[in-house]
Amino acid sequence: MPELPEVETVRTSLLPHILGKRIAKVKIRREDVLLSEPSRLEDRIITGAERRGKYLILLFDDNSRLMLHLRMTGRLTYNENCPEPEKHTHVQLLLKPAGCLSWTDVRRFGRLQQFAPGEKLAGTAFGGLEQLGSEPVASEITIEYLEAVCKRHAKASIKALLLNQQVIAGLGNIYADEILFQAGIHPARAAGSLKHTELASLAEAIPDVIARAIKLRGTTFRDYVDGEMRAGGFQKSLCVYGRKGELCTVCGTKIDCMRLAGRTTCFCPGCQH
DNA sequence: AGTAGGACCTGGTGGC
DNA sequence: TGCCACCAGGTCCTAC
Repeated sequence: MPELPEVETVRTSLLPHILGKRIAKVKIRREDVLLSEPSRLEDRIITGAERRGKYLILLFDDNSRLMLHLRMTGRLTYNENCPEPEKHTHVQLLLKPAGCLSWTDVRRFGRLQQFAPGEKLAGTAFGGLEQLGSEPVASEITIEYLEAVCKRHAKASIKALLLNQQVIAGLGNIYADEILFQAGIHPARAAGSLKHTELASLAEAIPDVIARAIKLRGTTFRDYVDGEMRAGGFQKSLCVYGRKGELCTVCGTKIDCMRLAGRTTCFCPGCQH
């Protein structure tokens, strides 16, 4: 499941392969994943790749932008030669002088959309983009910021708050669980009930978990690979996610799971209160 | 306004 | 062996 560390890894792994290259041809196999006119991409030169939350943004020479969201099973991968499309490859961008970007997505939740220079980054798949919350870095996730958002969403569970992209951009189910474990906070706690010391733990855990995950090039639990088809490494560092019934590495208690905010939520009953 | 839950989508898995 | 129900989850939409 691509969350911020995975999207960031895709970005950095693709950049050296695609920077300065021209899109020679756009091959569409499923039209519903590309929300803008394919012909507008042709002849554009890729001048950069940025990330905001879980969104990947390719920049072009005419100042237009291609927004991509991998959702659950989306992949953007680079090949030196243009490979035969896989079963779920929906879009391919043939590059000049060489190479090919392939968009592959089994569940077809992911979307791509090109925005004209200066055009608002809004639309059916990207409506929430301009309302995204803070990036999970230490400079933005302060105790004061968390205090304010927990007050505004006092009744929501802290797990639901972490998954809210308008509060913190880029966290998903895996990292929300890992962050709450590291902070020692039970996922079902109401956000408004957190004490100052707990908010301090959270403010420390959020940037720390994300930074460690980026360093290990993300988490490959099922499908995820980066732009060069490489798996991530953070799955070896997971403490609670996907470890139901296993023993906590800190206290030895059995890891438990519950349904929260519509998501499977794993936690250690011994460490998280 | 804030919160919760369903819809979207397909492949893998487990039960019978 | 085959069939089917169920689960995975990011985001949008709707209802309360």
